Amino acid sequence: MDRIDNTSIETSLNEHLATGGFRFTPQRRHVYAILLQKRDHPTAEEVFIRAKRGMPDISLATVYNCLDALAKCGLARQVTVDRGATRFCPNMREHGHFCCDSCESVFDIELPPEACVTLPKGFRARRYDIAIHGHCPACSEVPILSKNEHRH
Amino acid sequence: MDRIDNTSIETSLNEHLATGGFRFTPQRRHVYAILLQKRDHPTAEEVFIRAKRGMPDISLATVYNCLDALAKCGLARQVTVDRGATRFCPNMREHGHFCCDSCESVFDIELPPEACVTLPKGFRARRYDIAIHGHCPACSEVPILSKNEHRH
DNA sequence: CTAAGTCTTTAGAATTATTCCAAATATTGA
DNA sequence: TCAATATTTGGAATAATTCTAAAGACTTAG
Repeated sequence: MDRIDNTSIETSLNEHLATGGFRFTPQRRHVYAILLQKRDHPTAEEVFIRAKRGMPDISLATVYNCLDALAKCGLARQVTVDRGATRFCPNMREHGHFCCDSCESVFDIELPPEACVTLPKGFRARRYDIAIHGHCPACSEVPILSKNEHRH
Repeated sequence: MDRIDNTSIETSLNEHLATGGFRFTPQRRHVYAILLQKRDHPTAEEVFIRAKRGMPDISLATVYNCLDALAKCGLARQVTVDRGATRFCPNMREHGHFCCDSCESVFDIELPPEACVTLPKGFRARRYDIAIHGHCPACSEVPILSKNEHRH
């Protein structure tokens, strides 16, 4: 299941890692494949659980290391939702996130091409971090759903 | 120093607490006064340090409790910046935050009256959480400044 | 090809921010 | 004032993450 598009994805991974001064390792390839496989913004813990299926001896520390390397070399974004565990997202296009208060799912949200916030004089923006909290379509219909019981 | 406008602020505090089902206590008044005093988005730890100056026996658990009560009754907002400790902000108008990557200061940023993000069908927004990362005016001029060495 | 140097993995310890706990205390309403 | 309930307090517990040190893997100069 790691070999959907072995050529281009793996080449890109290799190049990004190298550019960031990181080495290519089976663990990093595996963790990256897991992020691409199901784009549901998993936490490090969730990535760890999925990673162990195909690589039973991988450690949580390594998963943190791999996710950190992927973030530093521009292949994944860290998504922070309030106090919760950091989530990871391989979508590198400029986008925001919608966080459902009910089922706690996170969705990518398209942003308008130009940021519509005008900063006061002197401020220089580098990164926009936009999170919208509310109810997702499924939870808007039937609002009662226990925590962690995702509908998607 | 807690008595700039004893009448209206204290009445408002009392009403908000009561509406949320919370009691009025000296600790809550003190913590709220500290938030209003210096609107620099302090963390709970920082509020604790400041609180101890006028109330030496206050505990950190109480500071957490007070900040939580203030947030729940609509007198303060929790501001989450990446992985760092939660910060607190008594500005209840709709606004975003600018986080300086260099000196780590947080600034309130006015937002346009209407959110310019259009959500896909079915999503219902309740709260917008907008953080912009970059360099503040002071740090844009002389970009090298060690962590935690605030210029403000 | 081989040793040195460097990066990575691993398991577990340490850290940070926060929440929970139970007993003592304070506040509120009758 | 009394009873009911909420709050404060210090310390223990928790969650997420980072650090550490030893073992293993690449890379490269010789």
